[in-house]
Amino acid sequence: MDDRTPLADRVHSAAIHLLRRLRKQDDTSGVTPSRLSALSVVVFGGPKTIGQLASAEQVSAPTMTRLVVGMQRDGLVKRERDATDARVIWIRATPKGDRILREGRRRRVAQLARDLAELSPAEVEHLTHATEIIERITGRARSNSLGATLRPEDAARGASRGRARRRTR
Amino acid sequence: MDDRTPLADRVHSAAIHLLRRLRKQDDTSGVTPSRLSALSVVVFGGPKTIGQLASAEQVSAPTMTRLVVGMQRDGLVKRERDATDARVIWIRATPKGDRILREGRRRRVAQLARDLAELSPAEVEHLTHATEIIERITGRARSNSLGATLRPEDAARGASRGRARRRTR
DNA sequence: ATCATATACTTAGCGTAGCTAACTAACTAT
DNA sequence: ATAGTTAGTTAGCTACGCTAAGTATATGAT
Repeated sequence: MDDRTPLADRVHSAAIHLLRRLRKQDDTSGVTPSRLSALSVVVFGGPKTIGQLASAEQVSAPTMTRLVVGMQRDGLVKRERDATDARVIWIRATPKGDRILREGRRRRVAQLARDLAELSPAEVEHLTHATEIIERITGRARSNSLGATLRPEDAARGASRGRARRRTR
Repeated sequence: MDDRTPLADRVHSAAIHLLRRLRKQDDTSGVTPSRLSALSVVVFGGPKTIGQLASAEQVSAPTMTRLVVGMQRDGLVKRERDATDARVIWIRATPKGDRILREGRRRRVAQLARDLAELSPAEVEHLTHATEIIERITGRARSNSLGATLRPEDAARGASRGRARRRTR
């Protein structure tokens, strides 16, 4: 088989630049990417324990404890003790958390939707197929979409809270 | 025009999952994503000043100063004073820095290349076109590919990184 | 030549985010 | 009861992002 490295390189690069572009829509919520990502898990997946969240987000338990503390302080989630096991704590999104997450997601995807609006039907076709290919490769069956989302990876950079971020150029 | 939000959502999600998958190949180098990204700028673009690097990476000057300190400590780059302007400092990749970056990039993209090797010619076609569309949207003209690369964005393990911010005047 | 301003970078200090190690509390099993 | 396991927290370290302020050098006007 022939070498697909050059294509892989372009796909890789395209994915990175695409996400950087979209990420610029995010900063307005005032919630950091890590918190948004964890929040999305409970908004789309329902209440979760700290351990489940840590596992879903692939971070350590102490890290998730701290993320939850921050989200709770900001009123995005609330803790609920389990009825039968006093060790476990359920994290549930508050209406505010739900709203903030959905709005941020809409804002983020809206930019891309605008970009895509300019495409011809044939281009939409190509992009749709390509997306299916990538979904197949990553083993996703049309997941929740944002659920997994905002990991910094691009992680983007971290975060400072509160103040509005400035944009470039 | 019809609403492209559903497609945008899928493309967004696909890009995120794709990068998370690729990122898992990275952890071996021992270099953080932010440093790798900055390193890629000097490896592929030649010597740069701190200011140019900060601008290229969309981080503040102090942040870049610290990233450079870390890379220098690890032997990935070296500082060189400018011949005509004593204020500027040129950052150049060392052979070690060059090697580490290229190896990491190869390793990262190799995973995707293997995935793509299974595709049919028609699928490669679709993916190629889709990639061109994304490149057009993000305003890239087949850039160096990695140059911009490893921005955390998703940041998976390891560290999360940053976001686009502007420098002070 | 002097002085004010601008530029390039560094230092200092703050908040967030990741980790491991070690701790408390509570459940389970013997 | 006692030992072991599990859920979560606390403590301490590194790294990354920022702004504000400081130092050194360059430049332009007087």
